[in-house]
Amino acid sequence: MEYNFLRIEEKWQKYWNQNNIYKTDIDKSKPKYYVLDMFPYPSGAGLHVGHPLGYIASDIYSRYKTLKGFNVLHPMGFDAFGLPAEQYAVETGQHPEITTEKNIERYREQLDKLGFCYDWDREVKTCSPEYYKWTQWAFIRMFNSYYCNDAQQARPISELIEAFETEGSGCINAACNEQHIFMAEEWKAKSKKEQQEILMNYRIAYLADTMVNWCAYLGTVLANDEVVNGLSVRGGFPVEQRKMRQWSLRVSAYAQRLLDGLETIEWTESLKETQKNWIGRSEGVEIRFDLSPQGTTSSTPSILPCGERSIIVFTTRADTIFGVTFMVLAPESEYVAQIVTPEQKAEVKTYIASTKRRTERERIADRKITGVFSGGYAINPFSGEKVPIWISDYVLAGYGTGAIMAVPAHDSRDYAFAKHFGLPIIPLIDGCDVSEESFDAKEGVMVNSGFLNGLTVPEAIRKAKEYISDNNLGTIKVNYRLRDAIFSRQRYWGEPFPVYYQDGMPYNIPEEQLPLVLPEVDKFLPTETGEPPLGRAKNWTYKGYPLELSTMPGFAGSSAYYLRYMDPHNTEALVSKEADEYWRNVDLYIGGTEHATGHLIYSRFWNKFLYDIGVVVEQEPFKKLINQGMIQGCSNFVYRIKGTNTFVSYGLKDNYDTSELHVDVNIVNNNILDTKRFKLWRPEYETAEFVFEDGEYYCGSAVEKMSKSLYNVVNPDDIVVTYGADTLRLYEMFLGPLEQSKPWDTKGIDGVHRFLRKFWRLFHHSNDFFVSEDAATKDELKVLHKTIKKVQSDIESFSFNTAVSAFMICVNELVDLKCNKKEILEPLTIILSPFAPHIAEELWHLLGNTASVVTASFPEYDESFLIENSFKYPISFNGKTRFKMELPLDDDIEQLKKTVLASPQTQKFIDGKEPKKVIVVKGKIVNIVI
RNA sequence: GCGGAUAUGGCGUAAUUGGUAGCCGCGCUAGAUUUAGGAUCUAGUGCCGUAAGGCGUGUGGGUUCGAGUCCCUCUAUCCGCACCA
Repeated sequence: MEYNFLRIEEKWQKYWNQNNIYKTDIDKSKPKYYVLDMFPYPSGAGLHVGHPLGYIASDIYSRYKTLKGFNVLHPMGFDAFGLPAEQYAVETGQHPEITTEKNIERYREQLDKLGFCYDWDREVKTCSPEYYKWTQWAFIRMFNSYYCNDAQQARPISELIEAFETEGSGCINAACNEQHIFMAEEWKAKSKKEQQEILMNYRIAYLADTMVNWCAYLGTVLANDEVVNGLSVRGGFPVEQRKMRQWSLRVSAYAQRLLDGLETIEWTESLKETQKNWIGRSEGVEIRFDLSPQGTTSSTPSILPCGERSIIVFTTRADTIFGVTFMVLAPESEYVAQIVTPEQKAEVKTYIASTKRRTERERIADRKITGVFSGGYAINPFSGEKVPIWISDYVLAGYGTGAIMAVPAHDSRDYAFAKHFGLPIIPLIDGCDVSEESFDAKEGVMVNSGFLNGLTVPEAIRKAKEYISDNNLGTIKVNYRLRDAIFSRQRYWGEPFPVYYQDGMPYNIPEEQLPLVLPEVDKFLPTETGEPPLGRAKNWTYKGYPLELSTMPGFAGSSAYYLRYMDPHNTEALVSKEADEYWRNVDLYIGGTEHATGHLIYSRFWNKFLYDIGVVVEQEPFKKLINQGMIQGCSNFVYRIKGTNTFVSYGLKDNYDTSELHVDVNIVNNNILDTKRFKLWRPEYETAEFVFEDGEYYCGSAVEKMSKSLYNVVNPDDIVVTYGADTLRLYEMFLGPLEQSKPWDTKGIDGVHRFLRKFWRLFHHSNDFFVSEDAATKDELKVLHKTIKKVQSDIESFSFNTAVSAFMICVNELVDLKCNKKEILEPLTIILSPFAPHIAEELWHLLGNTASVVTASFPEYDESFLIENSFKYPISFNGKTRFKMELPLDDDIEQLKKTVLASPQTQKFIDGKEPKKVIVVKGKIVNIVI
C-alpha cells in the first residue's frame, strides 16, 4: 500500500467536517488560547502558494496548543467590503455582493483542501448586516463619546453636556478640534444647532472640514496609510489635498496610550518601531513670538490665540532660540492673513496660489526651495531681536501650529532656506562649522546664547524650557504625528453610516434599529450631481430626514472582528461579557507587515475605545504578533530573436538580438523549458523554433512578486493534487524561518514528499500496515525523546523549519534502526499531527485508536533518560577540539577531571605532562590547557 | 537624513545560545536496480591540495583557553519613516 495522500486527505477532511472536530466552546476547565490569522480579502484571483504560509503556521500552533491541553479558538472569516469588488461592479454592473460571495466560496474551497482546523461555525463576513450591525454600533458609541484628557479615557458625551450646563467649558480638558470658551449661562442660551456644533468638536467620531487625501480617479477620500508618495495604495492614482466635510475618528487622542501599550505586547522590534514612527511623539515647547508693532496691518484687529498679537510655534530645540533669524508660516496657516503687509499682499497671494496648484506628490518630487517674505516681523523672546516672517510650503500646516521658528545653523531645512534667500545664520555650538551645512546633532556646548552659554545641548534644552514656563513665554508640549483617521468613503461597497441629517446636523439612528442595511442602487457610480453612489438609492431617509451618503472605509470592519469571533451569533451584543472574559484577547496573531500603520493601529485604537466604555476587558487586542514573510514568485524567461518566432536558450542569448518574455513557470522544470507544452501554451508559439544548448532549452530566471501577469503564480491546488496537502504544509514550513521572505522553489518539495513516503513505508510491509508490539530499545527511545524535545521547543519558538528537520532526522534514524514499533510510532504520530494532520490521523487509526488524534495529548519527553543517554562531550586541548568522550552525568567535578585525564586519548595529547588548567562548563570537561 | 533588520557551501538553511561550523533538504558526482524513463537504494559532496596539511561564517580590530555567536570599526543588501521643526 503506497502512501496515497489523495485518498487519505479526502477521507479525513470529510471525517473532521462531519464530526465537527474543530468546534470550539467556552470550557472553563481548560486554559484558553486564541490563535488568529489576519482574515483575507477574497480577491478574484484566488489563493496562491504564498497566502497559506501564515495560515499553515497558525494551524500548526493551534493544533499543538490543543494537544497541550488548551482550549483553542482558531476562527476564520473574510474582510469582504472593499474596492476591487466595487470597481468590478462599476465595470460590469454585477452587484459586489455576488462577486464577493463567489470569491469567498472559492477561497473556502482552497482553504479546506489544506486541512485547516478552523471552527467555521464562527465565520464572520464584514459585509453581512448581522456583522456590520456592530461596526455601526461602535461608530454610534464613538459619536456619543468624547475623550477626557485628565482621565485619559473616552467618556459619554452626556457628561460633557452636563459639565457645560453647570460649569461651562472652563473646567474641561478634552481632546477637541477647536477650543470654545463659554460659561454655563452662555451654553444654555445657545440654540440646539449651535450646541450640536460645539459638541461635534469633542466627539470621538466627528464630522469636520478637514484636509483630506482626495483621489479623483477612485472618487473617494483616503486615509493617510492608504496613500504612499502621493499615490493611492490601491491602483496608484494621484491623490491631492482638499478641504472637505468628512467623518473622522479621534485616533490622535489615543496617541500616548497607543505608544505606551506597545511596551506591554510581544511584537517584533521593527513593527513596534514602525508604529512608534507613525505615532511620532516629540517633546518640546510651544513658544510665543510677539509681533513687532510695525509688522502688522493696523487695520486688521487681531484674533490670534491668547488674544495677543503673536505667533505660537512648536519646537523640540528650545535651546536654539538665540539662533532664530527668521520665522516661517505654512501657506495654509491662519496666521498668514494677519501678518501680510499691504506691500507684500500681491506677492504672497501669487505664491499661495502656486503652492495650491502643486500636489503633494510634486512637492515631494522636486524639493525646490520656494517662499515669500510676508512683510511682517516678530520679536525673538530670548534676545529681543526683530526677525522677519516668511511663508513657505516646507512648513506643514497640519503639524504643530503650522508655524516655525527657523534656526538655520542647526536645522538643515532652515539652513537650505536661509542660504537660498540670503538670510543670516548664527552658530550656537562651540566649534561647529556651518559654512557648508547645518549642525543638526544634539551635542556640544552652547555659545552666542546668553544665559545658556557654556551648557551642553541637553542641559540647555532643559534650562530653556524652564525659562519659558517660568516667564510665561509658552508651555511645555508633546506633539504627535499621528492624525485622526478620516472615516468617510464616497463609495458604495462599505458599511452605511447610521446617521441622518436634521437641520444640517448629524444625529445617530437608535441602536436598537441597527443594522442600517446597505440599500440597492441602479449603478455603482457617483450621481450626476457628484454625490456618492448612495445618492442613487430610493428612499434613503430616516423618518423623512436624509441619511448619510458616504460609507465607512475598509478598516472599519476589520477593527473589531477578533472580538466578534468570540461570540459570532450574539444578536444582543458585539460580544457577551462571558465570552469576552473567557477569551479576552488574541494570544497569537499572524499576518503581514503591510498592516503595520493601518489595521494594526486602528484595531488597537478601536479596542482601547471599547475598553474605555467597558465592553472589553483587555487594553490590547493582540498579545503576540508574528509577521510571516512573503513568498515571492520565481519567474522564468524565454528569449525570442527579434522579428522571428525562434527562441534561443539562456546561455546563447547574447549572440542574438533578443527580447525577454515571461514564460509560465508551470511549464518550466529546473529552468529547463518543456518545449512541447510551450508550443501548446499559446497559439502564437505553435510554430516556435528553438536554439538549444546541450540539447535543452534553458530559461532565465528572476525573483519577483508572485503575480498573474508575470506568469509565476504557483497554485496550491496544483501542489495538493501532485503531492498532497501534508507535503505542501511541511514544505512551506521547511522553506526557512517563518518571518523571512523567500522565493517559492518547487524543486525542493520532492525532498519533503520523500520524507513522508519514507515514514509511511517504515510501517508498511508487503503492502500491509505492520507495527511490532515489542518494547522499544534504548536507542529507539532516545530517538523518540530527542525528537519530542526538539519539536516541542521549536514549535514554542515558532521555528517550524527546524521542527520539520528534526522530524526528518528522526525518521532517518528510525529507518537505520529498522524500528517499526508501536511504542515509537504512536507518540510520533501525535507530534507530527500539527504539521501533517492527514497522514498522522490515518496512522493513528491504523494503530487502532478510534478517537481523533487532535484529542490526544502531546507526549512528554523524559529529560533524565535523555541526559543519561546522551554522552559524547567534546574534549578540547588549548581550545582546539580533538575528540568526543562519553561521560556520565556526574556532579563530582573532581571525579570527572580524573576520568578524563586517565583516558588513553587524553594521555596521547598531554604526553605525560601535568595539564596547566582544566576548564569545566556545565558539568562537562571542555578544555584542557597543556 | 532618522530608525530597524540581515550577511554562513553552488542554492534554501542549521548550529544545544560562547564549546567539533555547515545539521536537514535541494542540486551535483559515482555506483546498484530498471528494456527505458520515473521511482528507489548505496557512497561522496565547504574551499585549496595527490597527500600530509592548510584556509574558511561580509571587512578590519578586540575580549576569551575557545567567537558564526559578545564588544568596537567599516561595507553591502532589505524594510519602515521622512520637509514632523
